[in-house]
Amino acid sequence: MSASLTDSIQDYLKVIYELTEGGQAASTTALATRLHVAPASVTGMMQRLASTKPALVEYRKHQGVTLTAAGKRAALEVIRHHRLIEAWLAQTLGYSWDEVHNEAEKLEHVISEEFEERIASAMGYPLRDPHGELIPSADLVMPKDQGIALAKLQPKQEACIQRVHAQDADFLKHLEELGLVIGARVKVLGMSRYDQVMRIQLRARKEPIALGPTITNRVFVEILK
Amino acid sequence: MSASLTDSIQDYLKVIYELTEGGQAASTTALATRLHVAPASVTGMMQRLASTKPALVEYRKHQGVTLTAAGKRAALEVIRHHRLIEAWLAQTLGYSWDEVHNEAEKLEHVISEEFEERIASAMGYPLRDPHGELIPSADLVMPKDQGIALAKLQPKQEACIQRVHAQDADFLKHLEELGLVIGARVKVLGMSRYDQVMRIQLRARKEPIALGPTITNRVFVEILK
DNA sequence: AGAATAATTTAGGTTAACCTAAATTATTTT
DNA sequence: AAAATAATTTAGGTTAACCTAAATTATTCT
Repeated sequence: MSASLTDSIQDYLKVIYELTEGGQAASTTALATRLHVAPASVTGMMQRLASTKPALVEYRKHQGVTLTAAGKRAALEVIRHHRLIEAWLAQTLGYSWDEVHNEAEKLEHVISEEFEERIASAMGYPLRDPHGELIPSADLVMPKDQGIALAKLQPKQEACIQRVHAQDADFLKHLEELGLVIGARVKVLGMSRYDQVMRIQLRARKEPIALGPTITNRVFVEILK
Repeated sequence: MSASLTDSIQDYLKVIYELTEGGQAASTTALATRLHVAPASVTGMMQRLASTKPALVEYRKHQGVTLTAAGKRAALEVIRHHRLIEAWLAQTLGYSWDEVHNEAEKLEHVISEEFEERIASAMGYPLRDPHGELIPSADLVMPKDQGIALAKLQPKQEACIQRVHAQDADFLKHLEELGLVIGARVKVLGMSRYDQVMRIQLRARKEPIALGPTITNRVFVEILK
């Protein structure tokens, strides 16, 4: 089947997947930023990935890239590895949610399908990683997430934190200090329409807290009742 | 400290360590064979490793290489990773001794010191991997092995299999079928001096078996009483 | 619309880790 | 000791994945 993609290519595909989740193509600059690489390097790689036996991306100059079916499959394979590893590090070695990302980032490229299956099975085929992100199935289908951004909630609504879309360790540690962890119960007290600052009350806390959009757009919840 | 060595360099150092355990320098050809690389590539790499800030090897044209103190430390770090991972795969994911090597070969280069410490601690700081090979300590000292090659035993001596110096999956599977597993009890019945074929009796088996030097030189035992 | 600014691509270069083929140096055999 | 063989090294080349600087193409602003 596939002639095994390099680590670098896997990283590009993963990032393209993330940037195109909203439907739009991924721009050269956005990719360069996310991959810590010069824009020129991205252009070169895109040209390469667009002209492989089964093309991995669809690329149009100045228009950005999208994944082909083959590219998407490869991306989901890497994402499945990444998230299973994160779950496994947390469950069996006691890693905290802010430590798992960096370790998984390296392991994701080297584990075998055998290893993937063994850890999945050992954990009872988990659906989400420690950040609440969904894990693509073994046949590479990404489940649909019903979660909604905390920022979208209306005053008085109550919800349960289901997922946090972030990987920066400091940011995650900060959320944890605030009590914004997976499963936490929140109630919206109010939202300022101008600066997007939301006031919420956490079940586990006495005092309410105020959150800016950087946080409320990355925390996803399930609305209760 | 060290500017992080490439996977390739780590592989070279590990193989040099193994080839120089007997005291002699490692030859270009021996390295090339073990690393599945052309001899010319080895020469190039040796010249490079001999002329880094702290040199990793001592190299003399046509005379082979040995490790410097820094090179030995780096090699032991990789070997520690490898063996801890093998033990971890066997203990927590049910890998058999013939499956662990290939997986560990890839993982050894990417795990963090944090990961190393966590699995070591989770297993209670094991001394040996699933093949009975000793695991270098956290401060990179290789314990002395008291084991003796099965081939060296005299008739009537009894012993316990302690270590198998091999990594080929088929070979290991074969040993397992014969009953030559870690902990097995053997008694030497006789040895033909000309073809080096040894006849032994395994505790767990009815019939005695005959073993050639390819096997008896790779199986190490502890002599009983 | 033309100018200014931003994004993207092209061109040319680097490094690591390989390779093959030819040249050299050792070792072994007769 | 010369010749044959084996081991090793040198020379020159390739590929992946980067880089910087310059050129080009889009987009935005007045």
